[in-house]
Amino acid sequence: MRFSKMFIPTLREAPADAESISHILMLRAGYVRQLAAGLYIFLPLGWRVLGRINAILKQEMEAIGAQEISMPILHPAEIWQQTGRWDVIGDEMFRLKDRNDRDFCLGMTHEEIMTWLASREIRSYRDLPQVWYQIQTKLRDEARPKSGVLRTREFIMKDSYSFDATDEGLEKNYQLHAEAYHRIFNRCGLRFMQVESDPGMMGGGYSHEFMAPSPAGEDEIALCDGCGYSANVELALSVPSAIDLQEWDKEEIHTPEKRTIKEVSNFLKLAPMYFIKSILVITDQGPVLALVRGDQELHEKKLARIIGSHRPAQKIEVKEILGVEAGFIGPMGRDMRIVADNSLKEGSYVGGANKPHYHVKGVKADRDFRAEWHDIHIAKQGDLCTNCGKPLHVERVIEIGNIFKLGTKYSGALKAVFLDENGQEKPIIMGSYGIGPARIAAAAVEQNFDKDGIIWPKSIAPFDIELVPINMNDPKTVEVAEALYKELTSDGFALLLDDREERAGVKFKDADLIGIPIQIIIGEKNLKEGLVEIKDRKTKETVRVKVEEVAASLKQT
RNA sequence: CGGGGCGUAGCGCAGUUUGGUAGCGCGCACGGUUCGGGACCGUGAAGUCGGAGGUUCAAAUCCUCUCGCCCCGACCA
Repeated sequence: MRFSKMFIPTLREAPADAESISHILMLRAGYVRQLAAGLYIFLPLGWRVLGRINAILKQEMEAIGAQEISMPILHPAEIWQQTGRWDVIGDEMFRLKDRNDRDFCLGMTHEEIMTWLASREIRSYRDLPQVWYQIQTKLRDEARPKSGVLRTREFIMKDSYSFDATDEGLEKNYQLHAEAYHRIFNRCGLRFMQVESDPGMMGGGYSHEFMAPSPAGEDEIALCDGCGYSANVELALSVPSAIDLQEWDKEEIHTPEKRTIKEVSNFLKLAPMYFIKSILVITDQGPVLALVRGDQELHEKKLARIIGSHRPAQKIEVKEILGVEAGFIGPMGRDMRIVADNSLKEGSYVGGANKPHYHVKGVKADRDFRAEWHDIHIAKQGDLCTNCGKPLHVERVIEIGNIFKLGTKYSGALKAVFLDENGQEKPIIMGSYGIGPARIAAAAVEQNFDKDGIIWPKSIAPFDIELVPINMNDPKTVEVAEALYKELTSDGFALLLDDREERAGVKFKDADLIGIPIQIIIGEKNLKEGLVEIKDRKTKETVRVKVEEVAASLKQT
């Protein structure tokens, strides 16, 4: 392609409403434009990148036997009502009516529709397994679109769905997908890891996420260097750092106006880890008291898995229910449901005395209160691995893919059943597997850039090579540029030829910004010796090569 | 949905406090000089000051309402 004929609107300055690296660079380098919050236009360069990513996705999906199909984006409500998600999901689903007042929604994902298809067409175990996938637009009315192309309201997703007769079949397809995902992300040049995750709204039992480390990410994962344990902090288990267990005699202490752990800790000159943090939450079945160690944070999702959905109690409610104001509440002598973090089992602690301006030192589990014991704290840097006891570290990541074992959640609801060898009717066992191509692109930029611009991994760059003839008025320069363009194109490289009548500085700046991995610079002085420069975008290293040897030297790398 | 910030030319911004009828840089068009890291000189085009209403002789500026965008949080494959 010729630069002069291609629409590549580069920007010298970053638009004010871009914050994250990938957002700024993709805007500045002319890859995308924003239409509205969370809605992006992919310009020619951006679309080429997505095209290359999608080509890799297709190859690897086909390689594990997945078959590409295409599903509608507009879905009738009934199918979503049958699985219950029409009601469960809420504001995140775009809903609309047709001219006959029938309810529809825009697809946020395609479990329902894929399962509907299976329910109509699959009859026998002989029809199984099937793996269907598509690269299709999804729509979600995100509460807060952000970070450019990383979190949008409309986005393309590669989503595949496996249909099996047996759990072993599902396990196999799950593993095949995990392996394919490793190949895909490796080929896309990303640093990533696979972690255990929370299935969330997908339901079902078991899932993993693929995470690309980046400060721009929205998720955090806990990693163990010792045994390789890795999980989203949403469910990561951990052993809080050990403390010298205390066995204090029980003693009431006057703590005037000292309400928070921090205040009491400073007042008593005692580290926060020797305190019990008592948090009152409200569930449909009534109030529950949650206890964590003073240096920990309560993990609401972990708690929700034990007691169901809940919300924090308001200050007034604390007073009404517990009879004492927040800040001095404790578990002692409470006749209510108490869920406590495992770390409080041993030793004695300081907790609220259940009377204003007093705390109690020497509160001891089982003697002074009874609780259900669980891991309900947020795993944090420095906590220890529950497997091997080595320290965990916490890293910020971009979610680039996920795999779910759905089981029969959708097939059951939509009556997607088959007859097994014995003529018995059974629900199909399903899995679903997603990858966001735009997130791969954004993660690649977040992981590979410098002050001058993007540095694309070779596999997903919009072009393999950019030719930079410096002086378009020099006939020899143009001649060599055209010849190289022809030769390298026929060698199978994708070339961008910067044939604009621009000054050298402008071309260099744009080339670095756009981030094509190899630049070939064609200048008059070098040409006199029959040489051109091959420059590596990442290292900025330049080698001078004879014009005739350019093709050969590129094939080596 | 809660908190904060911002809407003035294609982009980045000043002007708003103290009302007087809109400006700078980049970009764009034309002419000239330049030509290996975003050149220089000259000329020029381009703005319902996000929108609506109000106050006033007069509103980008003051008041009310409204829309949009960004950030933090809540939420979330």
